[in-house]
Amino acid sequence: MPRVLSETDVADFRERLCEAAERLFAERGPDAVTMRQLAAELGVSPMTPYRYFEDKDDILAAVRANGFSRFAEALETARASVVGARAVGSAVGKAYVEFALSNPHAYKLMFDFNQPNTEKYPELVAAGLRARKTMTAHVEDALKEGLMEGDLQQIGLMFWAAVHGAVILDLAGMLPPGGSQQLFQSLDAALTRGVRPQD
Amino acid sequence: MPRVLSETDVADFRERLCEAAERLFAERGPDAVTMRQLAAELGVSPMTPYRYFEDKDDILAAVRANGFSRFAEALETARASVVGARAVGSAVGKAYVEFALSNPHAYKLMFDFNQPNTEKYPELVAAGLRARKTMTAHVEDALKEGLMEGDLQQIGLMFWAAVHGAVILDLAGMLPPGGSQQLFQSLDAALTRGVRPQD
DNA sequence: CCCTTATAGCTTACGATGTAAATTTATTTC
DNA sequence: GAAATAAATTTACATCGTAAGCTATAAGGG
Repeated sequence: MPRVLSETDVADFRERLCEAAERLFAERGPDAVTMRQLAAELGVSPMTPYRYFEDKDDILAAVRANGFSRFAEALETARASVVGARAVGSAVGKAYVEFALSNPHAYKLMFDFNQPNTEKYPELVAAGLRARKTMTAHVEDALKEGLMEGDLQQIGLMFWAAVHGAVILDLAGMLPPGGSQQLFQSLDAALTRGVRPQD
Repeated sequence: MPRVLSETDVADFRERLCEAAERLFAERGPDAVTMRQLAAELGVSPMTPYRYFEDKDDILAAVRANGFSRFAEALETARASVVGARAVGSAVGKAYVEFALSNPHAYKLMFDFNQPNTEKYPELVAAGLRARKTMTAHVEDALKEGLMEGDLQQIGLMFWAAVHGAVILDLAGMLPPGGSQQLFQSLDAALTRGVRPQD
């Protein structure tokens, strides 16, 4: 027990704990994510995490923020992998769905609306905004390229709502498994046609 | 304590308990919905509900099924209020959003993907299907009227994903409050244009 | 070098929750 | 009325998040 925790010590512990939480979420479901289990995973007593986090909600907020960061990275990678607003839109949407389907627990936690006062966790808000920005940046390009017509924010929200809706139906088991990939393709095609400049 | 509970006694108790649960959800949030609180609302001891429900999940499933029924009714009313596939689509979508915004707790519970094995509760599944059917029935009409072109199921899912996505963004506080109404209008217009027969 | 002091971590303890098990109460049947 | 039985209550327990107090270590001052 070193007398003082350096900042990297703190950051280290927080990171290890978040990893443990993500592991428990993924492998044993949300109910397995208890303070006692988390502590056990780190080989530490149940109260120790309280030195590094305010409370359990604080831990979950950190996990969610982590999720949004990885999410944003996945989207940014997709965005950089192709050229042309149309292709970027499809690629980002595809990456979106892929992330959600291969990290269902993370995705569910990230967008769980039963989670408390998001406003209390600025890191979480920032990570969310970063993901959102990438997700809709291509709309701006599409508008510039004359592929779309209308309000930037509104069109961005339309695409976001569409992917998110498709993914959620999938995760809720209301589609043939993995069907959100195809559903998104249909939505993307229809929306893109729907917001084309009048002809 | 009559020796034997008639079926209407049972149905009655179940209904009163569901009402209490909905009230608690709406007025004091999900955390207030505990077995002890529910029992107190009915003026009964904490274990009594177990004579009428398997466990708490069973109660929540009943509340969700109730929600879907009221939801389906709202949609069916909207569907019957206008004529023409296009108008029906808009009206049903509008009713959808209105229901979600004026019953946010019910809506959140109904579509909460952290809720357990939906398959165990056939009533719930049936109520959900009824809502879904109304929601997408107008697509069939639109196809017949030649307003749309494509796969019935797929187009139905597209509209469903779109409304649901819009509503969820709203309930999660990611839109100007009530913005899902306008967002849905944009989505509806764009999707309708997007699935029009080629011209 | 030892003693004080601050602190990271641990132990214990409490109130709340869902619910199993035992117990009481009230009605029906003989 | 007495016995039987089903409804309801009471009691009890494991588990949860976490408050409070305690222990043991490392840093700093004489």
